[in-house]
Amino acid sequence: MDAINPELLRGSLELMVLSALSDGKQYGYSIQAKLWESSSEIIDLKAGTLYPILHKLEKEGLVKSLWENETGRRRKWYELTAAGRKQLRNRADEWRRYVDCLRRILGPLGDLAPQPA
Amino acid sequence: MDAINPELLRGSLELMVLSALSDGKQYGYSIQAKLWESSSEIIDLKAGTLYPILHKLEKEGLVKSLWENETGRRRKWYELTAAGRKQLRNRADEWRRYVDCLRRILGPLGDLAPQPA
DNA sequence: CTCGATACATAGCCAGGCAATATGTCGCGA
DNA sequence: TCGCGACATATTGCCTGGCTATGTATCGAG
Repeated sequence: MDAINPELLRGSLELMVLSALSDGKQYGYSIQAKLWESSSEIIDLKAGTLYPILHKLEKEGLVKSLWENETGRRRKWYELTAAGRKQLRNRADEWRRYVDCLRRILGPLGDLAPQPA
Repeated sequence: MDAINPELLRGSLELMVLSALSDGKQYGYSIQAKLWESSSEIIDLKAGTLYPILHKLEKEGLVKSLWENETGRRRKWYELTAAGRKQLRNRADEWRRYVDCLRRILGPLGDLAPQPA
């Protein structure tokens, strides 16, 4: 599957990360893997993109984190807060409005099936 | 209708402009108006955003322009080139792939109707 | 005659995403 | 046992696109 222009992804990455946390806690690396799989190998979120997003979301109180130090391999688990769950719903709404908006603008082009060749 | 986070719009503005030119030539100001109307008053493309986009598209050979100097009021008409039409199709395809991709990631959240309050 | 809409253009700022780099653990195969 | 690749997190600095602000000029209405 072809990659999507990164410029297009911009602005929706936070939504993806929030969404990846919607059914339970995850740590950074597992979020990358989850998005990679759930997007059918399209979204390859780089570490240099993911971790700053996670830190930002935590600073905004949308996620909370907990270090797992038991084993030598340290993991930082992230979990949605109540505010985070609300944000997720709001941003998903916004996303749908955005899609509707583009569909209206594109007209027939918005409905066409991708053309081979 | 609420505005959409500009960060989310990023990357799709060129597609919108190309789309606005899909059924005939337009000049800058009329493109703004067309997008404003076809988006149900959501997309308010600023001049400082639109003109640079138009210049970029022209430099890339996706649109060609023609000055109308007849009257004192000068207008610069823009028209899609063959390459531009092709790009429009490609980018509309890419947009659809993007939407599908997020639908998969969001799961049920991608289908829900926007909730009041 | 002034104000707001029409019409185009550009300089400069801001923020997000990415590449590169850094650090360290762990398990496997040579 | 040594090294390599996967696992795991973090930060710096660059690039780019969109927005704000500003500038110029025409035109019709009041």
